Amino acid sequence: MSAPIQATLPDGRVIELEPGATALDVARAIGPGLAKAAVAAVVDGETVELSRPLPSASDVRLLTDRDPEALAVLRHSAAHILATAVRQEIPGAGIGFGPAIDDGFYYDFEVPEPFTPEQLEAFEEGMAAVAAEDQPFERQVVTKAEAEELFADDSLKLERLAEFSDDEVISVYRNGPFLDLCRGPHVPTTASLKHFRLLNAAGAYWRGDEKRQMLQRIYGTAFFKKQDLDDHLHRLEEAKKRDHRVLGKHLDLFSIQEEVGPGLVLWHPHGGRIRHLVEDFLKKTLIEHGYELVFTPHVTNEELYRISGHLEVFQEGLWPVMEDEGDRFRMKPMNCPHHFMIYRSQTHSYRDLPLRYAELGTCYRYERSGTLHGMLRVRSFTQDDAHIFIREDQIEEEYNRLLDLEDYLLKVFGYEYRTALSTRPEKAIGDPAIYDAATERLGSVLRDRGLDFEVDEGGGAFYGPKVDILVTDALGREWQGGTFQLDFLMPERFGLHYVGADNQRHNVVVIHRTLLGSMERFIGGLVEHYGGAFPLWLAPEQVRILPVSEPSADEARSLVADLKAAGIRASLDDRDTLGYRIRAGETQKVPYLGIIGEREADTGAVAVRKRGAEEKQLVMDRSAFIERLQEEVRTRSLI
RNA sequence: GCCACCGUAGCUCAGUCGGUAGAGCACGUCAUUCGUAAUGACGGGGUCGUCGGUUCGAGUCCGACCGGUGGCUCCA
Repeated sequence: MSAPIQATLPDGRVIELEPGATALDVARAIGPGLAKAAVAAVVDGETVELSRPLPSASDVRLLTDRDPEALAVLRHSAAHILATAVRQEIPGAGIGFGPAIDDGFYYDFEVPEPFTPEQLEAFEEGMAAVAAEDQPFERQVVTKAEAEELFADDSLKLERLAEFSDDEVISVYRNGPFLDLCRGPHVPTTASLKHFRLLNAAGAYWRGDEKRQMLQRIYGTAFFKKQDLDDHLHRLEEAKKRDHRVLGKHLDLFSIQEEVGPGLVLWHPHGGRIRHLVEDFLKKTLIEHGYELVFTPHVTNEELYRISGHLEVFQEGLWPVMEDEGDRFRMKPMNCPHHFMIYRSQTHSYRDLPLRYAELGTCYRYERSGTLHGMLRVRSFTQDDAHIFIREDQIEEEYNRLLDLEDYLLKVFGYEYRTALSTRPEKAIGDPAIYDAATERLGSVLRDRGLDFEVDEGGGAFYGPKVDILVTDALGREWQGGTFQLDFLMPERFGLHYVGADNQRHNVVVIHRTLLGSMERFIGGLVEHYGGAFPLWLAPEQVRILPVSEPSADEARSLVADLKAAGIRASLDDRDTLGYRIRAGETQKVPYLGIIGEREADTGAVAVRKRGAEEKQLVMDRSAFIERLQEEVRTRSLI
């Protein structure tokens, strides 16, 4: 008999067990409650199922339904259970991959006919039946040859198997009738799956390659607790209500019409008002931060994009050529070459740098039709763009300025955010060593600021590394915010120099940066972030005054005039009944409704209803009301 | 671009078995002058996405195209 094995718990306790003991035995040794609650374990940093025998000495942490890692295990098992159910309905269904993802799981199937909603319901019932059977998940390690035999009828699995080397550990998992090539781990039995929902089906290329066959993917989600599933489904409902396309129509902010063209946005007066307010605020802020505002044309000789390299790399994304007497023109896909040409129009001293050229530049990209999405993905958009020309020794300071500015802007709009650093992609051009050194310098800036950033390997632009800002909205969803891209390459291609203290020409370094992204995407995002209830400073209509009846109409009109004179966007609603108008004001999310009846008319007061406020109504002096509004606008209050 | 689904009044949607188009909201007119989330009556409004086919007859069945939605792919 060999020596006992030792398991070290997170609190440092060491538990001794018989050889061959499993993580489940560790749980049992701690207590029957834990043995029941445990769904998986982390052994020496690797997540494994409870039934896996432990090595002779290891660190063991047991996972219960409270651990996020356990949720991923459950969802992965849910994918297998889905495949089990699908195979019962459609025995010949080919199986692709079925991983856990952020909010749930999916499984890809190769079937002759796409799935119908009725089939999804049948699969859901099938999954419940599989769960009820309490089938254990059994892991088995096999050789490549054995695996090839087991999956002889599964061409997709065979293709995946072919990529394994002969000495790699290949594991398969079985539950009831279903066998899958799988790294694991899984929950102990199918009975762990209690609260789940299949959400939708969609096509997905095999291995994400558009040249390969299209599989049918089923998305679903699963939770340990019913409450969590309900909350998740409720969040999905909430997101639907906040959809900027729905609210954009309801609040009459913008439209996209077939007659105009796909991905081309018409800004209606109220949407346009919001955009003007954002742009005015942004431009004022940029000027305060040392930017120069420039303008450049929407159409340009494509030669500029040949020099920049975009013509080659993003050919597919450009609108077609307009010919003019042998010259070829394009709608501009980005603003950088223009800003470069402005820089190049004169000689610059090292003392002039940094130079910051900013433009709300309208660009045109021929996005593939299937990718268009409301205002968030369009074919014509206005970029909050700037190109900052610096010396190489100014990189750190300028990145710190950018991070400060972005922090300020995002707080004004009420966004949380996190930071990411993107490194060299395969399609990068230029010297890899320079690219990597620059990446390291950006990493240092982030570390020195104490930012907890993540690294997006290979996510950089073809000309340089970048720092990305990922904003989190009111529903906890992430959006692309700012991006600050470092570029040594294009300045060289465009011959951008400065004259140094040594009276020699030096290559300038460029930062391509956007703080808010495009106006379309940013404001579309704002609509969802605020759920259409814009803070006062951004609200297209800030105050609506409602006279109770005819005798108080004159008083109401004079208040509207006073509000307008004070710079407040106010209007009068003297249509139908008071109840009708209050309802209209609320559903149109007007921040303040001011009601004037004979009581208020006599005393120079106004009865104020603030959107969403606890106290339904506050009677106040009209001048106090105006001052309060002005203060709220001045501070850009988010409440 | 690819797979699936969808397209009926300004908006949200109903429309059975193929028989000639409907509701609510919005809008207009009239009445009502109202005190905190929908006053009532009446009225106007449609080439049923477009084109073609099947049929005595197409919103309905078939095909192509356009657009949208969910994904995949892409994202300077």
